[in-house]
Amino acid sequence: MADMNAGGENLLFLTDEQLRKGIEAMFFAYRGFTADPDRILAGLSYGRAHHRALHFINRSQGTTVNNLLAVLGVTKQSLNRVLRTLIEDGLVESRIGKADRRERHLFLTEAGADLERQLSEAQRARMRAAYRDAGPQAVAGFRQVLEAMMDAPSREQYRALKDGRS
Amino acid sequence: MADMNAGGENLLFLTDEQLRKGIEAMFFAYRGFTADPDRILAGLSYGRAHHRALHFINRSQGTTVNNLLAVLGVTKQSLNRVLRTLIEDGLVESRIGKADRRERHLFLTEAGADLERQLSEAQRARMRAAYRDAGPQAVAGFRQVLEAMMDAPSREQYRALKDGRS
DNA sequence: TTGGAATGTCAACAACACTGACATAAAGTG
DNA sequence: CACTTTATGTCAGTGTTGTTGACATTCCAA
Repeated sequence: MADMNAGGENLLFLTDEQLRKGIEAMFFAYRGFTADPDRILAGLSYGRAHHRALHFINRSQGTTVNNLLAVLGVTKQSLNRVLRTLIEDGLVESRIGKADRRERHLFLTEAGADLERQLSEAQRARMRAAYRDAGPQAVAGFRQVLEAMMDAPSREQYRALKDGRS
Repeated sequence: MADMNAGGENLLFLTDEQLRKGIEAMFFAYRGFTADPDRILAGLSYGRAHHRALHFINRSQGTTVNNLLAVLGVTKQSLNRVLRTLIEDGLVESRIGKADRRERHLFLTEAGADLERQLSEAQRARMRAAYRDAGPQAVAGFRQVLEAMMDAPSREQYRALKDGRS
């Protein structure tokens, strides 16, 4: 209360109460963020893990299993279970590497790309509405705070992806 | 490409590529968001669900089970499992309602408040760093976009909480 | 040829969600 | 008072997603 203007800046946005609101906003927003794809997946005997795999394989076609493991941050056993069903169901294709034949390069089949598009579009529709409501300046701030919230390795992966296609 | 300035506004922030970056930012940031409390919980045979319960009970001391169910958005069976362990371990106290004796009002014990503080502070520390890095204007945008991303019922709950203590 | 990296697979387990069914107590309603 | 509804708790079963640990295979590289 004594120095609410230390250093000439208003630091009221750093109070515990403001931080707590931010934490709750993350909780509720993340639930909305996953709700639409979850609804689609529910009928297909797939889950969020399948969605994530499809997303990042689509984003980086031809990526290796190891790359995908690093991005998703799970164990190979956990990823393998998901990947196996996606391959069995003909949504993902696994090709042996040409340079290094130990590596498996992952690609979406047409069916895989279709499902990815469907999930992605559901999620994007909500994001688009939120972005439009909030406006470009708010979106810039949104991205800035999220980026600052990431672990350093995630931030690097995020930035690598960011510039991968633009 | 034809009308990148329809309506006099620059709508480039609504491209699919921008939305995709937002989606990935949410994914990576949420992982960071939960990482610190998860580390603390790992040693205690508690999980994220326990953290959420502690958070919202602390936030609304004396709340009923039904209220908590609505906020958390899980089934009573799922919440009950978590709540039972917290009560058994002496972190949460359940008191029979005075007006309506069917209701159970939930309170944190001292031990419960201690753990909540520890978890909360770990999460707030990261949030605080992110907020400070990004600055107040970015934070305002962050909160605006997150709020727009919520389901309508969540948004109401979020807003109700927001003003509960300030 | 040997070491290690990349991958896959098996088994067991834990956290956390779900559904469905049932029980109890208390409140509200006719 | 009888009946219904509400709030809560509990049991059993199931599914997804994560974890460890162990082991096999393939194959690059020194």
